[in-house]
Amino acid sequence: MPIYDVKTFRSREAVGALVGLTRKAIIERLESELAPHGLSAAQSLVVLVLAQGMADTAAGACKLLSHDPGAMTRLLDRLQEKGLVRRVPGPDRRSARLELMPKGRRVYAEINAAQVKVLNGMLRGFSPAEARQLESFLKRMLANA
Amino acid sequence: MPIYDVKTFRSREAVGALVGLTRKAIIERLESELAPHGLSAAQSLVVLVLAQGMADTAAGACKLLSHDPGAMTRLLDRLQEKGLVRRVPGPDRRSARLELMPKGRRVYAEINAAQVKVLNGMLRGFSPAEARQLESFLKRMLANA
DNA sequence: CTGCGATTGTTGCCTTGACAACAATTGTCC
DNA sequence: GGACAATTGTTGTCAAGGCAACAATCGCAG
Repeated sequence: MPIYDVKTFRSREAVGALVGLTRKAIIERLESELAPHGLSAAQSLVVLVLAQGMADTAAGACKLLSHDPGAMTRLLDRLQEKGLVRRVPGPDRRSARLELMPKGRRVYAEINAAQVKVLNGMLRGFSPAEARQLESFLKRMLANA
Repeated sequence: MPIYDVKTFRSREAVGALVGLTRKAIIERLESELAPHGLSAAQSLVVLVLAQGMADTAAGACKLLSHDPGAMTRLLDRLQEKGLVRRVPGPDRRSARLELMPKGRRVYAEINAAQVKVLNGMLRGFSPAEARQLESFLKRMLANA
């Protein structure tokens, strides 16, 4: 059962444009929260992924965030310069294990707080059930991809 | 009533990351559909906005798509080179009225079809009511921004 | 009408993600 | 074990958006 029809389709009302605008609004607010640390949204996501143990290599982070490997190399370079992350030789000699430095763990706490603050702000007026339903919708769209 | 809590927050499950991934998936599929025309997703959105009469100046399109004015100038240059759009002197001498060329109108039909196809594909399994609810959720988030 | 702030578009500069080519390493199939 | 494909990370190059500075024009307060 198709949702949209060519004849009645109005782009600005559709999920495509709305998702794009929503993402931009989230990033804008998140980066403004993180400005004191000079972190981009993408950088903060990587720190987050490492801190929560969801990945410990560049490739792992790339898959999780569907981020470009080339961009990831340079992103990690910057995180390393900032003293948040370091590359440690791991079992696989092609890659390096990514390890959070103490400063990285401290910053992680603030990234976490910033994300929670921004998302709660944009979900103002949502009931917990609605928020979970929104998450579920988005996951279903991703599963269709 | 806050949705997320600092202690239990898991980034990858949250709306922020999901919105980002969903957007990337939509763009990927849309650009692959539009590849024959060599159009980017951003370019196609501008053509769409012009064709549906939602804007007829660069500033209008910028506001609607929350796009950077500098980037918009160059984007329009490219659309003009492709023969899809032209700048016509308008009443306001600062700006130019944007007009779709015949080729632009033809391409618009295909952009429209591509968007409908991609979105319907990613909304597979959604009931019309669910899709409208998803739209509504996203609009509410944007209204909070 | 005049002056001044706001709007509009353009340009230059910077950052960053996408893509392709590549080298090193790993895993697999025979 | 050895050939070969797949994985991993890096680099260079390109395209595109964000930001700041600017000029032209507009609109409004006085």
